[in-house]
Amino acid sequence: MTNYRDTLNLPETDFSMKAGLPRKEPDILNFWEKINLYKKIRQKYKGKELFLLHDGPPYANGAIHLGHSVNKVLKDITIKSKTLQGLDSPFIPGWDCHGLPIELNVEKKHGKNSELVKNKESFQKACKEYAESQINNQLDDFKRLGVLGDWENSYKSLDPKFEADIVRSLGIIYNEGHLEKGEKPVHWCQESGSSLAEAEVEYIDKTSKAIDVAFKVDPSSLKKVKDLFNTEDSDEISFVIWTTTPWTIPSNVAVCINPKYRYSLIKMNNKFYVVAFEMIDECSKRWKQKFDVISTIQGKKLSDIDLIHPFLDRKSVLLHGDHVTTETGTGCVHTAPAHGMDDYLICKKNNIDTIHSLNNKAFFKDELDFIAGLPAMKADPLIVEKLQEHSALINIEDYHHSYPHCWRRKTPLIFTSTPQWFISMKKNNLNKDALRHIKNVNWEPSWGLQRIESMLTDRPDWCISRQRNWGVPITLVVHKDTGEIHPDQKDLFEKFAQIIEKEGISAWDKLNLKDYINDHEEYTKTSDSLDVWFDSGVTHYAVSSKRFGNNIVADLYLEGSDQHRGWFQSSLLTSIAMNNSAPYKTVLTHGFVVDEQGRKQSKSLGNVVSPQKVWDHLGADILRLWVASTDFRSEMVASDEILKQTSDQYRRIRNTFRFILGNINDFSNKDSINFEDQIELDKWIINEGYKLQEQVLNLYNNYAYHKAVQAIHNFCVNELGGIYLDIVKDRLYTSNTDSLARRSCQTSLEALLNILIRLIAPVLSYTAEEIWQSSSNLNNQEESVFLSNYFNNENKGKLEISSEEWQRLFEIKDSVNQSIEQLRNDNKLKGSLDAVVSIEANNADFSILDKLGTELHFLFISSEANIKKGNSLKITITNSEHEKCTRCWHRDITVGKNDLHKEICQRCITNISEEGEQRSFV
RNA sequence: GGGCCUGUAGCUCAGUUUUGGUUAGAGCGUUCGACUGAUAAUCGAGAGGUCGGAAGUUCGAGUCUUCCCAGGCCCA
Repeated sequence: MTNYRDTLNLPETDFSMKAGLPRKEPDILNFWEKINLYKKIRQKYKGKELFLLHDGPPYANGAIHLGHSVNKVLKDITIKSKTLQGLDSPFIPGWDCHGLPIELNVEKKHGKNSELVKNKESFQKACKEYAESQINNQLDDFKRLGVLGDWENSYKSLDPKFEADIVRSLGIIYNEGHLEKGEKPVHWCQESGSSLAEAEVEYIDKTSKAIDVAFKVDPSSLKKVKDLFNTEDSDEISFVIWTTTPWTIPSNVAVCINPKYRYSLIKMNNKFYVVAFEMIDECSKRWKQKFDVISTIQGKKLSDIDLIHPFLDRKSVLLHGDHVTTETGTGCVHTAPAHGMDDYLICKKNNIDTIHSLNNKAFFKDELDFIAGLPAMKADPLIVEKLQEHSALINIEDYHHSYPHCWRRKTPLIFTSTPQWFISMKKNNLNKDALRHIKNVNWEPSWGLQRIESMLTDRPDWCISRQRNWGVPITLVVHKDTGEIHPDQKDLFEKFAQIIEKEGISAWDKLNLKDYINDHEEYTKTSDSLDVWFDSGVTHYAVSSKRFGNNIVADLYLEGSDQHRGWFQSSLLTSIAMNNSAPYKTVLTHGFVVDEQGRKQSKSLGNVVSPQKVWDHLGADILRLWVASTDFRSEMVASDEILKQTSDQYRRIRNTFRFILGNINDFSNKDSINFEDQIELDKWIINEGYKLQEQVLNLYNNYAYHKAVQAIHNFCVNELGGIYLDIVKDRLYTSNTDSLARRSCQTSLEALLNILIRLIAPVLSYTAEEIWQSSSNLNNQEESVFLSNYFNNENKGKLEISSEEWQRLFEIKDSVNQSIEQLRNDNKLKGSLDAVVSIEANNADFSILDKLGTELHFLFISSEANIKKGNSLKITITNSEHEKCTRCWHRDITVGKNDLHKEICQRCITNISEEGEQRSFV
C-alpha cells in the first residue's frame, strides 16, 4: 500500500499562524531603521508628484494616549497609501514645546522657589531639557506604532532655528500691519501671574456670591427719570444690578440696559428701584420681597442718564447694549470694562475709559484703602460689607455656576484687563480674508467649514501676549514713555532672529539694545512671550516653507475636530497674515476616543485604553487595524472587547496570507502561466483581485479607511475563503506539481499575494513587512514592501466565462450548499464530496453550467454533478455509490479498477504517474 | 445655555444628501453541523434589528419636518 499522501502538494510555509506581534514587531522596526527605509523612500520618489501631509505637533508633555495614536496612525496610513501609489509623501513629525504646562512641571520638579526656577535663564534651560525628555518618550512610542517618518529630522518648536523663525513670522505679520497694542480683559490666573489662552481655560462648577446692588440715579438725572416713570413722590431712585463677582464693583463705570426691553419702577420698603419688567417676578422671589410696580416704560427711552457708584465718588453711566439679556439678574448689567469682554466693548464704543482697580499682578491698588493689596477674589466679603454700609446691598446669596478655572491649577480665574499685544482681526482685514479663504479649502467632513466659519465670524482679536518665561519672546522695542514701537522695528526682527537662532531664546533677555539702536536709552524691550498657539500656528512657515519651498500649501492637515478652534485656526490666520493664502488644501478631522457607552475616556471612569498596553499584549498592528476599521469622522469607540474583535479580523487576514504563502512556496517566475492560457476560474479571481484593488485605492484616496479594511476583509472571507481557495485546493493538492492546472492556480495566488499585501501594508504595516520578508516571491522585488508600488492590471485577456456568469454559478453553488445542508441535517450525508449534484435548469442557466462540462462538480466540491434542461432551477442531491479515492477523496467509479492502485481513482493515477489531468475551467 | 456632530443586529460598519418605494444588508461574535490536507485554522447552514424615542408630512419614512432622550467636540 502506497502512502498517497506523500504524492500530494500540501502547503508548507514558515509564516506562522500565530502572529506573536508583540515579539516580532520590534525586530521589524529595527529592520526598517537598519535599512534606513524612510530615506530610501525619499530617494526613490525624489521629483515625483508631492503629497504633503503636514504634521500638527502634539504637546511635548506626558505619555502618548490613544488619541495621539489614532492621529498618528491615520496620518501614517495616508502617507503609506500615497507612497505605494507612487507619490512623494514625506512625513516630518513635530512637537510643540513651549508653554505653561511644561513650566509647571519644571516648577514642581525643582520647587517653585528654587534658585533654578527663579533664574529665568536656568529655568528656560530646565524647561528645554524637560521638553526634550518628553519628546524622546513620545518619539519611541510613535515609532512603536509603526509610524514611518523623518524622526531624525523632526521639527521642534524649541529648536533655536525654529524659535528664530517664530520671531521672523511675527516680523512678517508686523510688516503686514496686523499687530496691534491693546488692553483687553483676559482670563488671568492669579496664582501663576499669567494670562491664559482660551484653550487653557477649563469650566468647573463653582459657588460664588451673587449680589443685587442698587445704583442711585445721580441728582442731575433724577428729574428726568421721575418724569419718564411718571412719578412724583420718589426723592431717590436706584437701578439694580446683579453680579456674581462683587470684587469687580470698584471698577464699575456703567450700567447697561437693553433698549428693547421694558423697565419698571418698583416700590419696595418705601424705596424706589428700576429693574426689567420681565425680571420682576424673579427679583421678588430672589429678594423674598413683595413690591408694587409703579410704572413701566420702554428701555430705549432711558437715555442720557447718570448713576452714582454705590461707594466711590464716581459717576456710573447708563448705557444701551444688546448683550443685556433677561436670563438671570435684573435686566440691568453692572459694567466694568476692565473685567468683562462685553463691558470692554460697550465702553469702547461709548468712549468710556477703563478704570483699573487692580495693579498689573491683579492685586487691588493702594488707592482703595479698605482692600488695598488683596488679590481680586479675596476682596469679595469686604466689598459686600462696604455695600451694606452704604445701604446699596439688596440681596446676597450663594450661586452655583460653571466658572472658568485654570486648566492646570484648577483654581478659579478672574477676567481682568492687562496691556497685551494683539493680532488684529480687523485692522488689515485678516478676519474677512480668512472667511474668504476657507471657502476654497476642502473640509472633510464637510461640516468643518461651517464650524470654522462660525468660530471665525465671532472671534475677537488674537491676544498673543503671555507673561511667561518658557516661550518665544515678543521681540518688540518700545518707547519707555509713549509705548510706541521703535521706527527700526522691521529690521530689528531679523537681527533678533539671528541672535536667537544662534543662542536660543535667552539671548533676548541678555541682549543690550545699545548694540542695535542709537537711541537705546529711550527704548526698552518688551517682556511678554508669545502664545504657544502662535508657535504651532507658524509651522507652515518654519517647517513646510523652509523645507519644501516658499509659500507651499500643504495637501492635508489631519487632526482631531477640536483643532477647528486651535491649530487649524492659528495656522490659517498666520498663513493669511503672512502669505495671503490658506496653509492647507484639505482639512480632515477625526473624532475623539470614547468607551462602549460613548463616554469620553477618563481616569476617573476607569475606561481608558492604553496604547502601550495594546501593543505589548496584542501588537501595534491590532491597534492600527482598530484605527483603520473605525469610522473616525465621529467618536471612536475603544474597549477590550472591540480590540478582541479586531484581533479576530486580523487573524482571518493573516491566515489568508498564510494559505497563499504555503501554496506557492515551490512557485517562481518561470512557472508563471500567461493569462490567456490560465484556467478560467483563475482568470476570474485575478480580475476580482484587481477590482478589489481599484475599489480599495479609491477608498484610501477618499480617506474611507474603514470601508477599505472592510472590503479587504470581505474579499478574504467571501471571494477567497468561501469560493476560490476552497475550490482550488483540489487542484493545488492533487494535480501534478508542475501541471498547468496547478501552475495556473499558483499564478493567480501569487498575483493575489502581490495585490493584497500592498493593499494591507498601509494598515497592517508590520505584518505586511513580515510577509514580504518571508517570501522570496516578494522580497526579490524590493527590499521592503514600502519600496514597492501598486500593480496595474495588465491581464485583460479573453474570457470564456464572464464575471456575470461566474456570479450566477456561485449563486447556484449557494443553492447547492443549502440542499446539501438539508441532507446533512437529516444525517443522510456527511460531506459535499459524498454527494452527487443533479441540476435541472432553464436554458440560460443550463448554458452557463454546461460551459464547465465535466469540471462542474469541482465548482460544488462534490464527487459528481450532472445537468439537464428544465423550466426552473431544481437541485437534487443523492449519495454517491462509488468508493472514495483515498488520495483526492472524491468518490468515483474508477476507484479500485486499477490493479496497481486499488485505492485511488483514475484521475489521481494520471496525476501521479502520467502527465496529469487536463483542466480548463475549474 | 449656544454652535457643530453622532445614535441602524451583542460588536464594527453599509444603506440616509443628488433620487422617500418590494421581506433593512455585510463581516465579526453566537448556535448547530462538517472536516482533520489552512487545524488554537478552514468550510456549510441557522438564529439575531419596532433603524435612539415621540409626533407629523405622504398612498408609502431608516431616508423628509418638528420636538424629546443619550453622548461627543467647541464655546459661554
